[in-house]
Amino acid sequence: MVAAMQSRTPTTPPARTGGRPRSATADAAILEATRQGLVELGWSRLTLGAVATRAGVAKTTLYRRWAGKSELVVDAVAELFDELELPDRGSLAADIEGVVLQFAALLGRPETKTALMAVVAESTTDEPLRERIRQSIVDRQKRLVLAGRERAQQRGELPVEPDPSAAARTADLIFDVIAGAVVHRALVSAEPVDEEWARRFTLLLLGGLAAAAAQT
Amino acid sequence: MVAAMQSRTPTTPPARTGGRPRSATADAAILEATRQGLVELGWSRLTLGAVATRAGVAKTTLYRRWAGKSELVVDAVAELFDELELPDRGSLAADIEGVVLQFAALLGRPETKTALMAVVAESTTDEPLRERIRQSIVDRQKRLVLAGRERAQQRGELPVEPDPSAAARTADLIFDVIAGAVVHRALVSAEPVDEEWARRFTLLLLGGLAAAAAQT
DNA sequence: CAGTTACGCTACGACCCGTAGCGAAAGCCA
DNA sequence: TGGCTTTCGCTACGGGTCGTAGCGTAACTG
Repeated sequence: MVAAMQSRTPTTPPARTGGRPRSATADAAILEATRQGLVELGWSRLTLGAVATRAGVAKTTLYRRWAGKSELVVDAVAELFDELELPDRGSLAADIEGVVLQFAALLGRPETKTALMAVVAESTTDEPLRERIRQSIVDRQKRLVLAGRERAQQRGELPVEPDPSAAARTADLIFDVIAGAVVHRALVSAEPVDEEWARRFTLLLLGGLAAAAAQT
Repeated sequence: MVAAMQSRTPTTPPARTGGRPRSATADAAILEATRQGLVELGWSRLTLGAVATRAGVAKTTLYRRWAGKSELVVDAVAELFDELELPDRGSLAADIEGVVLQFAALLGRPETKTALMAVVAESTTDEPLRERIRQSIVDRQKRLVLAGRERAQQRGELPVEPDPSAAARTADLIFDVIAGAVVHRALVSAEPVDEEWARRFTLLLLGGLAAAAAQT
């Protein structure tokens, strides 16, 4: 069930046999240029031509690797989500605060701010894109939540649900609550996700988990 | 502190004295055409030219009233949020489920699905737009949460916080949790916000509120 | 009636899109 | 070394959208 950490391959896997290989340097330059462009121009004013110029690459090279702006931007910001980690802080409460602050740190960057909502908006009318987002971004976040949950169960802070279907639904619920609250606070309400907010949110969620556990 | 329900005025208030008045019929036709366009084309492929044609209006008329696509779309979907109501269902739990399902019903529509995330994305680099969204859409949702909270306090289900500053922070927190979770479930996870999910979410939140109240 | 504002229409330069076609570069294999 | 294959940079292009200007007409006020 663990998604293989597949190397990000823009479009079709290069090829089978010989020929000039794709420049990995160009790949990195393009993704970096995309992030810079997002910072300086924002999603809507970002153009593929500008990315190509800034990356020192021909525009055609971009179109050979990515289907469009959405796909490129997803890959560009997905790299930032690779750094997500969740050190064991000893308690469920501390781990939740850790997750919240990790998400908040990423959503605080201007690149991700403007890009995430935009590609999600596009994905509502583009199913393959939605799947790409899920694999590249959402699942990377979800891992943190699942890790924290498992740790809490090992500590005895959370009950182990025997029914795998119910357990999955619970995990999904918790994930949507955490990620949703942070995103909404940061991007819609546009107010800071600082330590005080994280503490208050954690208190709220923790109480809910305890109550839900007691009811079971 | 209650925002006056100002009539939606696209750009600058028409004028002071005589002259040909703006056609209210055209206004309605444009907003309706915008929603139809969102359904059929989605945000990115929606063009102001297409909206004008569909509304039976000259393109220039659009630009005389709205600064751009974002502003127009905000007004178009904001009308849908006018129908938001929260009937008293007798208990806090039932009211929370009501709020959740109301939000979910709106987010289920294809117009709002593709539009909301897009305009929020734009608003990250456009402060006036963010304010417009807040007034036209977010505050309309927030009213429901505040109403439910007040009802619960009158019923004695929730404590009345004396410090108005702390009370406001709590209300903000609850709002971000509810709206965020629903949005994330509906648009990012792209799974249905049905009654079962609403029930489970309510259980979680209710437990958290009870625990937070006990701690105070 | 004159004055004022909104409207429909046309036309326009500017920009971006996505693709085609070319010659050159960079690998692999005999 | 020479052939084969694939990618690269470059140029050029038709098609579409943008946002605005200019004009004559419509609607409403005093």
